[in-house]
Amino acid sequence: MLSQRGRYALKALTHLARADDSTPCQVTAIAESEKIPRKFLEAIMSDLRRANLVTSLRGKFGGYVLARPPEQIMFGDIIRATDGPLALVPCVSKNFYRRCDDCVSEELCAIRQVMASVRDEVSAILDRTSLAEAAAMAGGHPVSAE
Amino acid sequence: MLSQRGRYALKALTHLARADDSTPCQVTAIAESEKIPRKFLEAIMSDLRRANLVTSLRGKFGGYVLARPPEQIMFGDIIRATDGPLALVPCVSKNFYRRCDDCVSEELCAIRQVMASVRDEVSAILDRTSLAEAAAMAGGHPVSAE
DNA sequence: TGTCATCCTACGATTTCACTATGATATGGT
DNA sequence: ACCATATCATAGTGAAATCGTAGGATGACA
Repeated sequence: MLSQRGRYALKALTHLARADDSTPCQVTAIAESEKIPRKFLEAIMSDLRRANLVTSLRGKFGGYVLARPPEQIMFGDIIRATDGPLALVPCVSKNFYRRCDDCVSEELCAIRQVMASVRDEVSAILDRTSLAEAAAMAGGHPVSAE
Repeated sequence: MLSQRGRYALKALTHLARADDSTPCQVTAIAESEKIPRKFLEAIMSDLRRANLVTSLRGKFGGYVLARPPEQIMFGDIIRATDGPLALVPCVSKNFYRRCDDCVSEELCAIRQVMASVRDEVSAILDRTSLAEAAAMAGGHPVSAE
């Protein structure tokens, strides 16, 4: 399961993807609109900036903008930045590989082989689905009476 | 990521699937062979029994046996018993469904739609891969000098 | 200079994780 | 009956992660 942090990050970033990118979005606005605790979201946005998914503008009229066009920001990138590996076991992770310290032979491990195919399928979706597609999905908030 | 508990459970159960099912396997033997802390494995096996994945025999010469033929025990069953939902968000879980309390519309949620397809792919693998297949995979321990 | 945004450090409460300890209970052999 | 040896049940422990909150420093703009 994703952490709350990860879910909030996805919501905030799809919010940014839907927003007009000429002016930055402010944390307070995103927090209210997406029902995310403001201070918590502040910390999350800082993480996303450090992961180069958004850029920030400080000072009055500051806020956040996507670091790249939404077509180039994948769900996989976001989840890795907030929750770490997509893989179910570290020894099949491409980005966070770590050997299982109790595993005799990686090549022969039956569990590993199954988990590797799971990882491939998950990555096939999450690394090919961008914020642009999510933004286009008519989701977000049903704009009241419009 | 799976918990250590979940990884140990998978290892222990593939061990059982490979073993001769006429006599039960004892926790101590599994623990040594699979490099799992004995007391911890004891607790895990109790969980697996409560989840009806294994049956136990008490007393001397007791131990554990698979509750069903290995063809009928799926990776998905095991992971759900130890780690909970396969899904990345609770609102797309089939077995552990829970509404996202901050979600306006489930049907329109873009994130949910993506996560639902991930869940389907993961389940397609883990709920169709049985212990029998894992046991057949020539993994386990390379039997020394044979 | 004042306002209002991000940024940063630190803290706290709660929960989960990975085990461990202790003893009860069941079974079979002698 | 007794002992060895297995599972079973409950509880506890130390470390880490999770989900936030508090308070203030820093930067940008009018």
